[in-house]
Amino acid sequence: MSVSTVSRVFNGYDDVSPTTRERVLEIARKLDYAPSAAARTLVKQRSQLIGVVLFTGYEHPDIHHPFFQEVLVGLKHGIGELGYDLLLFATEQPGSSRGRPHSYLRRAEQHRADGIVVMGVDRADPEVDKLVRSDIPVIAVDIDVVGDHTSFVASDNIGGARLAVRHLHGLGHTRIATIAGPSATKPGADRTLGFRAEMRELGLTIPPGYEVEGDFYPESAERAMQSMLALPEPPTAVFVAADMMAVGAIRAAQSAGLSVPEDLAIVGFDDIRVAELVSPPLTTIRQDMVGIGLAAGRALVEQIENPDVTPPVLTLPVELVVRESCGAQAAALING
Amino acid sequence: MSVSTVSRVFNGYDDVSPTTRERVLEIARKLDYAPSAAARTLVKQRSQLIGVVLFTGYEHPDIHHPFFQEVLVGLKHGIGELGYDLLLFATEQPGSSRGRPHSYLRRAEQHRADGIVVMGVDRADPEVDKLVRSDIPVIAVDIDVVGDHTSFVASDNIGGARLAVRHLHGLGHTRIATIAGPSATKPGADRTLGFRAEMRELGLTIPPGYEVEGDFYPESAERAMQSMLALPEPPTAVFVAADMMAVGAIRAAQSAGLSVPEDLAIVGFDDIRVAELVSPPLTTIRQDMVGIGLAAGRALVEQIENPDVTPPVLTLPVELVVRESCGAQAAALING
DNA sequence: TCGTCCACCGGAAACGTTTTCGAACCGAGG
DNA sequence: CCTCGGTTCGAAAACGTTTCCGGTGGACGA
Repeated sequence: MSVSTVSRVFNGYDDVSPTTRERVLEIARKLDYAPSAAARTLVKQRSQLIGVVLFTGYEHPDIHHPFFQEVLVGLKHGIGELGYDLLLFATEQPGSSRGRPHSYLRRAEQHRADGIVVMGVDRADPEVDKLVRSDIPVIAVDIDVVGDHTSFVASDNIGGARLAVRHLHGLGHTRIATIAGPSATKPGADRTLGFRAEMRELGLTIPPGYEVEGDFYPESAERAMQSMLALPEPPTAVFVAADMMAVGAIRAAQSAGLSVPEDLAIVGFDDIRVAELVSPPLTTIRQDMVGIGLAAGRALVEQIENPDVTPPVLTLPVELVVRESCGAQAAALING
Repeated sequence: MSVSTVSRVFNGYDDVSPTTRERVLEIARKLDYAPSAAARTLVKQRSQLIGVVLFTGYEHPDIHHPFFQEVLVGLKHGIGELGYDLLLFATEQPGSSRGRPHSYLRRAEQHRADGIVVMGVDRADPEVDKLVRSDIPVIAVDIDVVGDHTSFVASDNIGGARLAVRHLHGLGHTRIATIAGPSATKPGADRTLGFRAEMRELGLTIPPGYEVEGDFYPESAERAMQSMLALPEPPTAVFVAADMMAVGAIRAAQSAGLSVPEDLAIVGFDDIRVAELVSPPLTTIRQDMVGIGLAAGRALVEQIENPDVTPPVLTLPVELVVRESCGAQAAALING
């Protein structure tokens, strides 16, 4: 039988008789034949592959951060349902590669990736702009890029931050501070935006020293907490823009002899796994990280399969989950 | 100029004059041309891609577990240095795929992956045997498979377990129990092997009920701990075969009114991130998860690039890191 | 009996490389 | 002037698909 016939049965075309279809399938099973993705890619100019660029700097390499891990899980499932696979570009130290193009875009178009999701890279990275200027669909996670075939998905960071301070205020706090994320990142910036907005709306002032920036990792928050505790009028509550930093903040408070939440209330952001395991268990704003990955994947495939509609920016809802680091249970116990 | 000339300059052959090489490079830059990976794969029969199959069952989907995340990081760097990229097969619920082959092997050979690393799948999975019977290089992580072009890498789980009970015994404990990992997994089995070996060598007996099996996740360990606490003579120390389970064990002990380590000493295994964040901070056996990934990647590429040598099985060293869950500091304080 | 249409299938071009083979050219040596 | 070796380059086959186009055969109506 001819190659075209085989191709037809494997692609599910209907103009092939049931008997020959069976015969082809039979023989294919016997030889355990699998069609070559490379050849198919070559002629169809589509690879059914989604490129993933993921990079968070050298000191905290890649997907070490739980956020990206969870997103990756969601992404994998999201695109998997739709018939795509993931192409994870191996980030390398500059210069250490075996003479491969360093540019992600370059790598992606070499492999003819049908779309790209980018996360963990700096918004200012020239690679990002190269990506959006290219004509391949791109979905970013937590990076504020939009374009003709480019969009991004993120949690409702502003709303989440407002939720956090409203909760703290509801517990009676007025001296509320924040340990912010890097203002160069979208979530970092938005969470302090939300913090400020809610403080203003509540009529609260933000004294100097009540807003210090960390880098999303515990050590930076430890230092930040120490500096706040050294203030003449230290805060009684702090909104920490990431759980990872919150554990650093708690550690600093505790080793300064304070007890959380009695002396200092803390609410975090993310609801990563450790949040419920630290002591005290963290009150935090949960974002659906797997959901972000899922949404990113589905949005990307949507964009791939009809490229003419410009993709919407997706923002996912967050929710407050109260545990013990804010003193809400204690308050509830007393009051009710 | 001809295609062959272009090919020659891009592959670094020397039989092309410096002037034409420059001209080609110049024009390529102007058109920003990137050679097609698909076409190259088609003719060279190599894709420079490493397939990753990763699956841990439906209730704990995929790379949710920190172990695999860390391994993936190492893997990515290991193969990245050597000029390969990662192809992450999107695991899907059975039946939900858009008519794609369900077999990993099938998917791998479709994409012409040069090698495969497999982890998180059950040793009894028929896919695993299909993989080792195929003629494509395979490295497994924590799965006991060997073959002509197949091997695996794992930590020294036996040695680690011995380290743990020796440490507990050195602290004066004699009633030592274990919450084991699934005996169907290599690390689960080996860690209880090590536990038993060291107990025997120390002349300690293992009473009935002192060895109960969990599934590497906290809830199972919580139940296991409760059952041990209900014993007529409960243990004074327990070696928990995974940190994730150790936090469950601690939780169970604490909510039974016991204090760790005063009433019950615990040592874990893995040294995942949460280990130092729980309270009390976990004494545990550290395995180098990123290192496992690195080793797996390098071994796989080695196997790809000279397929005639049969690959060695790699076992990586572990180390005891003592924190507070075993009472060692307290002991040290008193004694010294 | 003959033309027509439809269901089914094969031929062949195209996709973009790598690689082998041989051709053209140039300088040098006889 | 002819031959020879070496350098540099082009032609063409091959890789394994998809897709378009055309061809065959049978059924069917006229």
